[in-house]
Amino acid sequence: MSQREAGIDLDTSLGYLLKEAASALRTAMEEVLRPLGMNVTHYSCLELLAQRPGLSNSELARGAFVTRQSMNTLLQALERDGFVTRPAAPPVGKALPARLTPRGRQSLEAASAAVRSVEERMLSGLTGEDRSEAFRILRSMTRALREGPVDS
Amino acid sequence: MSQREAGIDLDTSLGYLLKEAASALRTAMEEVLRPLGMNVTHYSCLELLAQRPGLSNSELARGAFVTRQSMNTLLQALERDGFVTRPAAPPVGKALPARLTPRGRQSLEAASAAVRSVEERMLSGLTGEDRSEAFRILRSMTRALREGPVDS
DNA sequence: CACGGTATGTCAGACTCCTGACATGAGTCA
DNA sequence: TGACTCATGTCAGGAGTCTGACATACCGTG
Repeated sequence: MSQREAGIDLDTSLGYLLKEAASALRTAMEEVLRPLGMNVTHYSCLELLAQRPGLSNSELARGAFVTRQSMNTLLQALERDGFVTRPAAPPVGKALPARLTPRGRQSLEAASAAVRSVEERMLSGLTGEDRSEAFRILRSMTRALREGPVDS
Repeated sequence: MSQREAGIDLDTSLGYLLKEAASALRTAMEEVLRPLGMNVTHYSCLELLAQRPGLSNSELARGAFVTRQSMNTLLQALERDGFVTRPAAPPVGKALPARLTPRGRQSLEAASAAVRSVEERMLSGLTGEDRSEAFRILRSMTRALREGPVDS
């Protein structure tokens, strides 16, 4: 019965399609990151730090869509392995600004190229206008979901 | 420094936006499903069974984007709690067709309404044309990601 | 018929991530 | 100054999911 799994009515649900696309993207990313010894959260953390040096643990967690606890565990491993550095004492408050080491930057380079190729493949069937539309629509969806969590 | 977390260059990446939207959707869904004692996988399983009675464990796993081991664990709990039923022996092959019990159908009803309201909120800022575009674009993305996992 | 390839259900172990909780530091306001 | 609120880092425990493995059942080709 596995020959014809199509036809599920859920295929008309944009929520389901969104989840499906995100799942496919995650799978494709993990596929190219695995040979480099990384997973998606791992890569996301490094990419965030490359573009915004000095982000704190909590900020990285929000950017990678995980909890600060998970990001903290990851950061400790990344620090132990020499990919990122954090000062021993917080310069202000409690936030410890993290930065990439040269090794971290080098490790990111290959991963970033791999991920870019995946993203390019994802967009290969879309025109420039399609991409602009996708940008606008996805941002609208995210904003609408976040702004009205309260039941009215 | 938490006041201004915006401006990350990743905001121009459709891959990141896709992940962001999916994360927001998942969070919103979990938020409305938690009071009902469900999580997203739980709901997905029931919704799939409502629309396609008799799906096997493996088919449900693919539909909910988890492994068949995870779905098997969930199905055993759902069966134990009387939400779904499976025949003691497979009618053909090894696949055990699962079906909702009346209790499962009733439990799904409230959850389905809650999830529909979340999806409606997500789409509230989009026109009918936007939704058609989103449908086409998301399907294109998913297909492109799945068709070419091999490096060329 | 025998065989290999594919798909399924299930068990066991390990891992990731989350929820809950606590203490600390900064800002706000009386 | 002191109390309150918020954000952060971190620890402990648990729920959920995955990887790996095994046995079984169908289907194709030889």
